[in-house]
Amino acid sequence: MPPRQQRRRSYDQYCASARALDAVGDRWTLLIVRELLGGPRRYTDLHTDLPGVSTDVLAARLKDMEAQGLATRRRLPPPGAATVYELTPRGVGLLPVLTALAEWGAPDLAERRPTDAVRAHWFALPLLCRLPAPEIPTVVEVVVDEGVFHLRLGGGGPAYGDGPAEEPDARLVLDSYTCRELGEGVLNVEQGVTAGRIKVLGDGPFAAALRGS
Amino acid sequence: MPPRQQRRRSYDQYCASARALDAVGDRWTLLIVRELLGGPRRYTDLHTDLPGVSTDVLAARLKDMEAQGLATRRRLPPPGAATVYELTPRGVGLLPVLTALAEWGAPDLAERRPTDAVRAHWFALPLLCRLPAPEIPTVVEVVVDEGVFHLRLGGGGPAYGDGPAEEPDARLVLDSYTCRELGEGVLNVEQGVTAGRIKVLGDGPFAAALRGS
DNA sequence: CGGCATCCGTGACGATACTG
DNA sequence: CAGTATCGTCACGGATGCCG
Repeated sequence: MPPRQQRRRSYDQYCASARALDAVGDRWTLLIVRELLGGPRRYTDLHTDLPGVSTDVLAARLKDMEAQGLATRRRLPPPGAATVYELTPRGVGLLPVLTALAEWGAPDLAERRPTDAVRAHWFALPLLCRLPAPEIPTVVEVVVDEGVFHLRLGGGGPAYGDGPAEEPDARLVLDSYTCRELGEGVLNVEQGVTAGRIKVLGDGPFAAALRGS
Repeated sequence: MPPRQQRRRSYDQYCASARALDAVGDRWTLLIVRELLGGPRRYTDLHTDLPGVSTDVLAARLKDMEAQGLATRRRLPPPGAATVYELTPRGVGLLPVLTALAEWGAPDLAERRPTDAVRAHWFALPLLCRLPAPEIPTVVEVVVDEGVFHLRLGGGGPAYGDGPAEEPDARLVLDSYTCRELGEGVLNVEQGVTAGRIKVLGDGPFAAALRGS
C-alpha cells in the first residue's frame, strides 16, 4: 500500500499568500470552506451542495483540512447520530478571503448559464460585505426564489446559515436577480425598497436602518 | 492538432466565489497576479521570481489571463525592447483577495523552511493591510535584508513595486523577522521603533505618523 | 537570449462501483 | 450514511528544442 497520499507539492515560497495557497489552494477546498461557513455539515450534505466533486476528492480534502486544523469532525449524539464537519476558528478566519473572492467574482454572475447549480445560501457571501455593519450581533433572514438563508452580522462564529433563522432581527424578501445586484454593489437596500424590489420585514432598529439610512 | 487547450473544468455554480475561482483558482494564477501587482514584468522575470513553475504552464496562464481580461501584453519601445505583462484594472482588483490570503497565511511564516525561496517584495502584501492608511497617495520604501521594495498607499494603480522608490515619503529599515511580525500584526511600527528594531527615515508627515501615533 | 512549443513521466482529478 | 476501491484522463513539472 502507498504509505500516504502525497499532498500537492508546496510552492516553497517564504510568502504569506503562497503559504495560504499551500493550505487552501487545492481545487474544491475553498468551496468546502464556503459550505462550512454556514455551520456544521454532514458528508452527504457537502456532497450534494458541491455538485461535481467526486467522493474520494471530498474525503481527501476533509482529511487534509482536519490535518491542517481548519476543520474538525464530530459525531452527533443519538438520535440522529451522524458525523458532522465543522470549521475551527482558523477555518472561520478564511471568511475575509471568501468575501474578497465573492466581491471580485460578483460581476461574473451577470451571465447565468443553464448548467449552473444554485443554492440559496451561495448568495450570502457577496451580501456580507455590502450590508451595513450593526453595532450589536444581528441576524438577518433572506428569502429568495431559490430558498432561505440567514446572515449573522457583527458576531463571532459562523457568518451565515442555511435555512430560516430562529428569531431574525430583520427579514429581506427579494428575487435572486435583485440579490445579485445587491451583492455586486450596484444597488443598495434602500434603493431596492423604494423601487419595490425588496421587502424589509421586522420592526427592530436594524430593520428600520435597512429601510432608510 | 487539438483545437485549443481545454481550460480546467468550471465549477458550474451560480456563486460569486465559485466564479472567481473559475477565473483565478488554477495553480500559479494568483501568484502571477501577486508578481504583476508590483508593476509590469517580463516573461523571464516572472519565471525567475516564480521558482517551480514550468515554462509551458506560465505561458498558458498568461494566455488565459489575457483572454479573461486580467492582464495585457505590451511591447516596450526600443531601446530595451521587450514584451511586458501588465495587469488590467480588473486584475488589480484582485488586490483585496491577495491581501486577505496574505493576512490569513502570515502566521505560517513562523516556520522558515530551508527550501523556501525568498523575494523582498513578497513581504509587501501583509504590510499593505497593516500600515495606517494615509489621506493622500504616499510611497513608503522598505529595506529588509533580502532587498528593497516600496508600497504605494492610498492611490490607484499598482499597489507596490520591486526595488527602491524614486521619492519615498518615508523609508523603513528592518530585518525580515521584524517585517514578518509587522505583517502578522503582533507588532506595530511604533512598538518596533521604540524597541530599536525598526528605523523610520524621512521627515514628512507620514514618517512622523509612523514613528508615533 | 527571451518567449515560448513539444515531449514525457507522474500524480491529481472525475466518474462509477462497491462496502461497513 | 460515510466513505473506500478502481480506473481512465488530464493537468502539472522537468527537460529540451525551436525561432525570432
